[in-house]
Amino acid sequence: MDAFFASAEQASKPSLRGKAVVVGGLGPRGVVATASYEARVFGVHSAMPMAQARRLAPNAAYLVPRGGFYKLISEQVMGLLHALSPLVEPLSLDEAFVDLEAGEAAWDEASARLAGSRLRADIRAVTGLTGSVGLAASKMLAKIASEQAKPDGLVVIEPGTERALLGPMSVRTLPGVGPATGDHLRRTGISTVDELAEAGEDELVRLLGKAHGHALYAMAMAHDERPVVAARETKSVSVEDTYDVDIHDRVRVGTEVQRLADRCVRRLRGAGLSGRTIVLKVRRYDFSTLTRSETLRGPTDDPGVVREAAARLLEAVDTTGGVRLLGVGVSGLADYTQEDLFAQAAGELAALEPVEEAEGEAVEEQEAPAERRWTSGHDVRHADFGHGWVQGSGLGRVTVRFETPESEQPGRVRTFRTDDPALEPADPLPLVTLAPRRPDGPDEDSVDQASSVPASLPKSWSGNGGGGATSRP
DNA sequence: TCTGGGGTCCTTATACGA
DNA sequence: TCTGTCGTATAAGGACCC
Repeated sequence: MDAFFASAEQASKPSLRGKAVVVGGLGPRGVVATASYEARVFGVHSAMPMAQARRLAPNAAYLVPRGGFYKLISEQVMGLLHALSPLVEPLSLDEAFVDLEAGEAAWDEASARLAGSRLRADIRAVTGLTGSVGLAASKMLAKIASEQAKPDGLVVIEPGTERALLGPMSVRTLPGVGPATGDHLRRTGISTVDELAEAGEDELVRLLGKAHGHALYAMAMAHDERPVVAARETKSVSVEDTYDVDIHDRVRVGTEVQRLADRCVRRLRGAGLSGRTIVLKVRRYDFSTLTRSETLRGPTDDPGVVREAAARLLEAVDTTGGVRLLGVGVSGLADYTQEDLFAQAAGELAALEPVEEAEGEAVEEQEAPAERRWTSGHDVRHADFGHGWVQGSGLGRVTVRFETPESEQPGRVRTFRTDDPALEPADPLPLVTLAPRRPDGPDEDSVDQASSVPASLPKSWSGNGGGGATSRP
């Protein structure tokens, strides 16, 4: 699903369809998470500072991400993938590898194509969004194929054609080659995959180090045997905040670190985990970033312990000049705690109190909304006008556009007082009302293809290692 | 008005016990 | 006993990905 966040917002808000939509942080230091294709025309792309995006596309709609909403859609899509194969490896909310052979959903090019087409049709039927599919014999190639397929397409890389296809492409096409490695290689006179292969394995190892060098050479030769791995274990849990203005006050830095430690522990416990290594992250006024870490004797999920460790780590950091970001993380994870291993003294339970407290206030721990806050883009319901979403608010007023995913036309806009009792926050509506299950005729192929309507999204299929994409039931 | 947030993996340096 | 080496942890930083 590319432009996933933006597409989901457009599906949810008919007045935004066909318009430039930018989803990301709206604060002075926000960056773009996703730009709709209409916004990309203006040069807006993900990871770009919001301020720059606003200069390029001043008339676009700017929205904050609604993670929970996207997660629901993601779960629907992942469900469809699991119906194809038990081997599904999610890369993010909107992307996953599927081993079609393992699921016996495909065994040759034709069957893979069919499975891909049906999947795309199903995604559209169930979510109202479009997805792209890349089909190939390995994860790397499936990923590249899916990039080529988007928006709203399907691309197959046939076995035997890989080298010729990859050769002229930029090294940046390969997964793992980012700006730094790309520059490094270019300065050495290597800018295409062919040149990478010509350089030879030894040279690449010399240039980029062992792991990267070997991996990259293999990729350049179109060798990629990595299996599709379902469910990888979490290795670390962290939270971080970038502040709208740098914090200079040392005391305030300390209290922020404590809050972050609590938030981190809440997440840790929510996942049923504990950890041994506490990491403090500080980004200074000049964007230089440093981390300090400390490893305990055993894993903990005790907020007091994490707070204290974070505070100790902070002591070793010079914050003069101000900090723009603070973060606290825990790694070295386990699913038990050191405390579990010993008899629990009653006193230790008392030590856990602070977190309970924290959990209470937590979640929406913003300053207690003496006045209700209406977040742009979020859904609301009005007693008289029905379902809508917040277009903007300020000065005691909130502007709402009343429309639902089903609305054919852009909805009417009305403004209310922020304390209007008839107005209340609402959950997002499903993008598709009741996905009509297709009458299960034996064969519904012709269903697919049909170059349906809009946007985007990628799913990758990857055959498993071995090579032959197809073959071998 | 530059540059988010949540992760993963790799590299290098250093400490330490066998 | 001294010294070098090896393997493993730990710590810090960087690159990369979505």
